[in-house]
Amino acid sequence: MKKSPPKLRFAVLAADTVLCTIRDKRLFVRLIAVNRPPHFRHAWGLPGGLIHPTETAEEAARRNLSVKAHIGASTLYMEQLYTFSAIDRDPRGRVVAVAYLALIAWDALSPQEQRDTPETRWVPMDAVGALAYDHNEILKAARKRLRSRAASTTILVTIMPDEFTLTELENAYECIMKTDLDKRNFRKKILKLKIVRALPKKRTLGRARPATLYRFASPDVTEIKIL
Amino acid sequence: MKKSPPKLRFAVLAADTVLCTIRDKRLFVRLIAVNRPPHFRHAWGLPGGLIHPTETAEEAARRNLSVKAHIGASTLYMEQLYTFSAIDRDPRGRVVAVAYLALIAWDALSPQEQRDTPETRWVPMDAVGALAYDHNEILKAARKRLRSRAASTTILVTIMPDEFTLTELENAYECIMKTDLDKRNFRKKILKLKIVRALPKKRTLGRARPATLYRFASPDVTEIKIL
DNA sequence: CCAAAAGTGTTATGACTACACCCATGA
DNA sequence: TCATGGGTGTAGTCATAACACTTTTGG
Repeated sequence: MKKSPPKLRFAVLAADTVLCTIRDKRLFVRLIAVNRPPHFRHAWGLPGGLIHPTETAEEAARRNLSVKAHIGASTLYMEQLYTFSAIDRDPRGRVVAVAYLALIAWDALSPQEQRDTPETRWVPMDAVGALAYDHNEILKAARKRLRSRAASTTILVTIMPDEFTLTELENAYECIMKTDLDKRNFRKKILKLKIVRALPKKRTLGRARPATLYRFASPDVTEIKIL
Repeated sequence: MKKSPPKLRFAVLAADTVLCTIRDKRLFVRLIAVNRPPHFRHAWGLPGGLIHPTETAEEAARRNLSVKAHIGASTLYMEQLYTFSAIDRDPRGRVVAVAYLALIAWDALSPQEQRDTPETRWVPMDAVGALAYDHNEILKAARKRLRSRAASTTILVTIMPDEFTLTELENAYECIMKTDLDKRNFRKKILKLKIVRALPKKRTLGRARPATLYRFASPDVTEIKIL
């Protein structure tokens, strides 16, 4: 994951990213293969890498996401999560990591970005096993942050497709919050808050009644109590 | 503030702390003198300094608070705030700062810690002028975090004295949230939440009716919707 | 007896929860 | 015509906000 850090008098800085998307009513994270004997063989971990002196932590996170995880999408939402500085978090040396939470809509990804390769995979959140370094801890912090943001901001703009049905939106909340929501109450609340606008179209899916499509009223993430 | 960073291939890591307390119905921050010509002369800034390879970011924050701001209290509450990595945030070189929010009760401080010196001062939050580096930005993030924590956790345990009156608690919320609260509604809510316990004592202050003293039910900071 | 701060209750409004059936469509 | 998912309303409960006067003490 990180290039072998030179033996310096100070800690080396890295940026690691938890990139999530939603597909088929499930949350997925992007993982990359980590193969760094003797500590990690055939392991998986979060995409990340060293921060160059000429870039900010977020720029480094984006660059490494592109280089290591092959995700170059520029519409990626990123927010800083936490800085992990435990002394032994990287067995190869003193590496402090600034962790980011990143979100993107599945269909804002290119076919290449959607694809799994031997080096990169989209893994369902609750199927993630033991990761390299302290990445399980980072992942846990990311899930918590995502839940709290979903409850109190319009952060789902960044992970929903451009147009969606209210059922899809409800499913997104449900898989992020890990709760069941009442369909009627959910719709009432979302519509009352006026965070989405109905479009003059419907989408038919299989042999069922067509669903009204909606779009977020604003593309910005704003603070508003939702759940 | 930070020792002159050697010219390294990578950024140097520092920890800066926004230490707050409440005194006389007002929020105060601890500042230290910054005198580093040619960039900063007779300026003030947040206490902070480099992170040693053998310590975590939080340990470095505590150590620098003790060394630079003469605050050695071990009961200090600390929570990581944000990592500031703008390339030019320190005019002397590439320094990335992990910022912390720290809280302590005014009367948990020793007389030395309460005192101002030519090098260190307690400054009322809204009387803070232009600080060195990007420290105004850090301060702003700290105020915002403090407000949000006060509204949704029992974080005031860490800044209230051991025993206090409900009026004092209300004043603490008011100066943190920058709002006026209704006395009756505030008391009802706080008592219903059972986050404080009345003590079998009262405190008389001047020629007025004595006030019941309270203590937090738990010394831990827990999540609970308060305001 | 006066000044100062402590303490206390009610009402109206809005939010939240729980809950079950009909609708529109394609197969 | 049936299977599938879309869509809707009400009633009970609880939290919130607005609001003013009495109590206890020391000076």
